[in-house]
Amino acid sequence: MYCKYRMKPTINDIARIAGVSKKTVSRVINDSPLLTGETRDKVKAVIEQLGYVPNPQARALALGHNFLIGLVHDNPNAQMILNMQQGILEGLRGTEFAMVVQPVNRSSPSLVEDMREFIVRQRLYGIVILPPISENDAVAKMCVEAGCRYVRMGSAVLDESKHMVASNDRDAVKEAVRYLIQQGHKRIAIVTGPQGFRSATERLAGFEDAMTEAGMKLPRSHRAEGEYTFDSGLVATEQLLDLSPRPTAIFASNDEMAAAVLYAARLRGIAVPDELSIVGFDDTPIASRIWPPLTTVRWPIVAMGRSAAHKLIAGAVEEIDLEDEPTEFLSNLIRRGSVAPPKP
Amino acid sequence: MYCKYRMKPTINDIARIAGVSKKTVSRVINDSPLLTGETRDKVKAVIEQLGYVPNPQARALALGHNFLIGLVHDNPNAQMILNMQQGILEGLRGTEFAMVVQPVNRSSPSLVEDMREFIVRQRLYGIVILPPISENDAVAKMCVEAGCRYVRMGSAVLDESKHMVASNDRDAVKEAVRYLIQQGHKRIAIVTGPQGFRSATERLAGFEDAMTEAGMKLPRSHRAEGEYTFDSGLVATEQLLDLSPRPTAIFASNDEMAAAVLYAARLRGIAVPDELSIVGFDDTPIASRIWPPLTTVRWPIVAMGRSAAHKLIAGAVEEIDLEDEPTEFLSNLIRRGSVAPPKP
DNA sequence: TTGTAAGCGTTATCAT
DNA sequence: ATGATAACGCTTACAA
Repeated sequence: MYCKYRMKPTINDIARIAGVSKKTVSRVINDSPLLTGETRDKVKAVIEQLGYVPNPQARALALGHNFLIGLVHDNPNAQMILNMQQGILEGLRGTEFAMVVQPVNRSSPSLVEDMREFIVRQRLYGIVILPPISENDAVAKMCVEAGCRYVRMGSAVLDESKHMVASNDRDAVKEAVRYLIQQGHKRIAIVTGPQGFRSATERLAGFEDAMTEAGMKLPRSHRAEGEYTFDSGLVATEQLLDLSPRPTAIFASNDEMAAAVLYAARLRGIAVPDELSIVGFDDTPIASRIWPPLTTVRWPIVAMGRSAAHKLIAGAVEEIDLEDEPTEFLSNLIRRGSVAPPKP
Repeated sequence: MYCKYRMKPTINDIARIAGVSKKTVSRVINDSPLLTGETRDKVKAVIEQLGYVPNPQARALALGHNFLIGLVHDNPNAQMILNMQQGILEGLRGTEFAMVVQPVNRSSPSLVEDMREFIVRQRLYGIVILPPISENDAVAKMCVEAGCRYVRMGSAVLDESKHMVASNDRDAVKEAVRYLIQQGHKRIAIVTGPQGFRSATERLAGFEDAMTEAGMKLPRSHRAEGEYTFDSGLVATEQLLDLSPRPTAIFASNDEMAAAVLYAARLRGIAVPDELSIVGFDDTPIASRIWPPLTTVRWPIVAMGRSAAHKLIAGAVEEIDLEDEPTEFLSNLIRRGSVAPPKP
């Protein structure tokens, strides 16, 4: 047997069989530039032949960090988180990195300490932080202190390029509302997200941009605050549908609340889209499953996840160049059946 | 400074300050029974004081495995995976274990090798396998070979108790269909899941159980095969709604397809629930967001995840007793607006 | 360009 | 009951 106990081969096995020292093998693994092409080829052949894979735990110990990327989130929009996971894993594919997931409670007073604990315990190489936690600068500061790379995901650029993947919610919503205006809507209302969410602010700003551009005003009454949940959307919608004259279109700041707008309209016998047009945000699966299917904003979460992962590991993986990774990502409006011109 | 460079304290710092050897500290950490209470207390005090946490990477190297639990899935449905993650993390809370997630492609010819690679690379302590991959016995065999603990999640008990957390889909569906029959339905159809999914088989069997119990037959025409996707549900439903006389109730083997049944009914102007009752399975968020809200089967995914995690780490964590962990989990029927007695 | 020795933080072995 | 010493697999000085 070429190595003890039929276990996975170690660096020692490779060194012995290739007739070189451990360190030489280590140099091959780490693509050191100081090697003869000949030596390199010889060692690589043995590595290939034995199917040798370096032990990440040993490397972790020697290097002082693990080959783990953390994903920290709260606010489970299930599909968003799963898409993000998919994107990160795509970004990590082919490397020795793995992804560990950690949900946290954003309103816990120990949030920052909980995250530090997570980072330090697992000696994470880097973490991806999802909104709304990503908007917390104290968290970013803690990451630096803890010696952990980080990338924040957000609805606007909040940090240096290497620490950020961002959508542009403001422009995306502006385009969506512009579309409603083009359809002839005059009384357009918004269900906003909760205060303290940057995405809520951005989306509202985009809404106002479009209105201003068209010389229209957003009366305070046409603005109802939700909390990104279905139930809060229901409550906010009631408020808007009580108005007289009623809005002919409602932009809801996420799909969950847009589904609530639709639900509330149905409860009152208001026809969608004939009597009320609805636009959502996220393009979650629910948007295309309900009737009528929802016009909504789709943002490239998977691509953002992939890029976030790349930004984190660019320093460790030769093939990845930080310069190639975008910081801002474009959303686009998905037009479906929930919007129509207002009936006079 | 009590330890070099203000770094996290190591076992050496604890040993030095407590005036004992490394090994003694190690014994305290691992709850060795051979210690004086006095020594133990002294060491524990120092650990407490310095906030010492053992380095998982070093332990991993010494022990030959990592403190990582893997979650392997092939994206059956986003909410289910996220609930499972939540459950596993609840089960891991307070321990030194973390969860790493790995999606795989169930139809890849290299599925088993891909999973082995994942396990060996990260030296996983154990993995949780989600359906339908969990139904593959070759995967379980590979885990044993690779020296990795595993727990399979499934819709029926497929393995020894310590390797299994299972729902009882057959009984759950039986109860659901029994409910339809009680409401007076005579022509009940089913949209099944895809062949090769154990859950599909179980749910169909439960359907047939209820029919048989009531002395009813399931004609071949009342059975349409879907693939657990919205689009396949649409196609299957078309088939069923073309029948004459039309079924008065349809059980869809998951919510995604139940949403499709509702959607297809709406396209044809068939009123739900007055002209058609619908029952789904999963109780995903979509079930309560659509109109009318969906009567469906809810299964305790979070609890199953927690238990799966506990079964994996029971040997490593004193507080957890394998005997306390259930293997079968009960589902229950959530009654909402999509079911009504048939109109004559 | 390559090799040697020491060390990363922990556990296992075998003394005492 | 406790401790010295050698692993675990790899990397980083520092030599050669």
